[in-house]
Amino acid sequence: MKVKSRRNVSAEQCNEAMLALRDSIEIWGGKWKLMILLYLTIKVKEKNFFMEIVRGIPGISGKMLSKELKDLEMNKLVERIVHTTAPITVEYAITEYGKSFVPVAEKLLQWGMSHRELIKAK
Amino acid sequence: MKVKSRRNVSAEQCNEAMLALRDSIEIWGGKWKLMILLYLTIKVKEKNFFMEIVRGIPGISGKMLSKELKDLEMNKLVERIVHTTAPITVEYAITEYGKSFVPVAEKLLQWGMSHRELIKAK
DNA sequence: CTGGATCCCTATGGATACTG
DNA sequence: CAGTATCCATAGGGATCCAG
Repeated sequence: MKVKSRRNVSAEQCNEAMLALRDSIEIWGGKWKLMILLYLTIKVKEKNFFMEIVRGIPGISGKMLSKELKDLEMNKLVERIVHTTAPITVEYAITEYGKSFVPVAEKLLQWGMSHRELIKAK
Repeated sequence: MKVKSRRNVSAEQCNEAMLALRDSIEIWGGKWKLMILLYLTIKVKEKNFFMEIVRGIPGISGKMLSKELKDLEMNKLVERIVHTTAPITVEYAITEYGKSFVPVAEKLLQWGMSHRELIKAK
């Protein structure tokens, strides 16, 4: 659906668009999910172990990361890979489906970048 | 900045990207701001008066709309236009700067749409 | 109509300790 | 290390009433 600024769009069209937007917000909303996606995409380290991610995302707590990863996993956006080492380590990776959101996150990131430029300038 | 899946990106690059992403999240995050943007963009009615918006966005309360609009106005994303009728009415419109986010919201919306299709299909 | 003030309940999320 | 459980403080947000 193309969102254009025009007059008297039907309320149904508007509602459909709102539902779609709400879905994205529900899935990716909150403080951390996009950051997690970004971290897993950029992949600073070779493997994304739980503690690496905690250290890699400034401010996130283990509890939060655990919860957010569980949400993302439920939506098939992130994959959980258990390594049966001793002690056990767990690696996380984006799924193919999760990757479908990367271009969107990139747009968000770009807007944020130019916004930062603007703020810095004044 | 282009986000690519590659190995050993510097931590600084990662942090810069995270800050930009965090900015977008802080400005547009939460349950309502994107819905408000969408509503003001699609413009179901001729003029976007306060009460029209409350009625147009399912579930939002007056208190919330008031607060969110104030935030958006502070960031120069939305403009407040007072009509000195009796009783007073207030119209809201997206600014040019606010419009710069529309393509991003559109991406989000599109992802949400295809996600809905997927859910419906199974 | 616009939108602030108040009351109140719940979800969010931090710190810490604990288990496998 | 990975994750869960507990405790606790605070923010989010609904309902309602009121004033300009």
